[in-house]
Amino acid sequence: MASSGRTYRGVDVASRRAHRRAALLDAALEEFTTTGYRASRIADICTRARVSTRTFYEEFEGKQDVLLVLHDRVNDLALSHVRHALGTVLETDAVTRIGTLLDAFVAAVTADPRLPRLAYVEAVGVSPALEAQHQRWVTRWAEFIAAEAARAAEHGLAPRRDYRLTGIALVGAVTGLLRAWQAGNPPEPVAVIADEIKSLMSAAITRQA
Amino acid sequence: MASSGRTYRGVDVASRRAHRRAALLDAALEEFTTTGYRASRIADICTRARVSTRTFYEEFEGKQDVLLVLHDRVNDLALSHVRHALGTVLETDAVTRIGTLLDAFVAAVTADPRLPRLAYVEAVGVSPALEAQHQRWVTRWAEFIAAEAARAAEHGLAPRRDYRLTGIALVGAVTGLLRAWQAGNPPEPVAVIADEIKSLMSAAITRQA
DNA sequence: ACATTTCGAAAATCTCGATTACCAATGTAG
DNA sequence: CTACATTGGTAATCGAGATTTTCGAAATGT
Repeated sequence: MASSGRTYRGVDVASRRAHRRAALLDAALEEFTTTGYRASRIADICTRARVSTRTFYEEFEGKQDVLLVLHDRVNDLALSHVRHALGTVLETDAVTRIGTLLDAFVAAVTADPRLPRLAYVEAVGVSPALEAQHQRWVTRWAEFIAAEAARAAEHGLAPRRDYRLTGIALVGAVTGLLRAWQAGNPPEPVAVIADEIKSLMSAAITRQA
Repeated sequence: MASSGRTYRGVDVASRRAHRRAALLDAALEEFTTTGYRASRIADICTRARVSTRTFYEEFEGKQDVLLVLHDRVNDLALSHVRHALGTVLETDAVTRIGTLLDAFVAAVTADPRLPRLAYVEAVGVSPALEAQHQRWVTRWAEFIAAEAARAAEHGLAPRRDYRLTGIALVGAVTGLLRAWQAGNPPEPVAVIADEIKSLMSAAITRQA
């Protein structure tokens, strides 16, 4: 019955697996954002990860599966940063909160230029599954923004109305800006992007129209 | 020496060619937006166009070539509509002009739901060539918006500043909204989208920040 | 009629990369 | 030391499509 697995070099089965999986994800991120998702080959990802193709199929269903995981990761990463940042300004005015939210988001996603490239370019139009995942995230972010807007409205800083569409538009604005940013050679300073977004968002929310 | 070509059914060589090319483009638009660009096969496009694969290669280099052409078409179509619409409000105030511009754009691109699907989903991340073409169009649209903003500034309706980044952000907002729109089932009324964009854009341009 | 131009259909080629199967090296356990 | 688990490496297997060619039917011109 056996073995729940043998220990090698002091690490158990689970850790070795986790390590290989992480190596594959790292390698895939690199391949996808340099070679491009469509053109990148599984064999190359494996070579870069110093892992065999067999191992690849032990961890993932296929290329798309990896992309799905990476796409979620980028968004999860950003979300956790944003949540943490917002937690530090609980009692502040709405405008400050929105600024904090965006600074955290932009900082998280631009820390590695490969992230926006993956999420806003490579992961688009790949498959219905990915489009669905994209939509879920857009909705989530839009609701996040709408919630902050509602909070601003509570304080009389913005009109009371449904901010969901505005949220989607703003997510699109951020996406467009970051897509352009990652394509830039050399990239613009991130602060410029962040300022534009912050200013745009607060104008969008406080407008009376 | 020969013939510059024989006339069939009353149409000359050039017309027949043009017809086949048009049929191929139509078929490709349909395939790309239903099956998805990556998954659609050249053979299927040809079948739908009632043309042989041989003819396909007489007209195009390959699948990507067709996508490049279609992507340009969507943008050209929108541009011509916008230009025409703006021509009818030459002497009007900036706010009206911006509203006109956006109504024309949105109307042109949503007239056929396949257009936003093609331009904002299927044509993303396909190849460096397409990304380059996308960037050119974003820049062009952003400059268009910036020009209108400058005009508004002339009339004292907006602050004098560089509106290019704002333009890119707004193009992103429009893109995001239309991408969500075409994914909707059933789609939202277009007017809602158009209103949101118009309002957002005028807030973005007239803000004092 | 008969030769010729066109072009769809279909078959032959070709190219690749995904998926699988197998082999051998490395490190363990006992 | 011996049997075994674990994996990277390699190469065989496969299938899907993209391109290219060939074949022949339809439409014209002479």
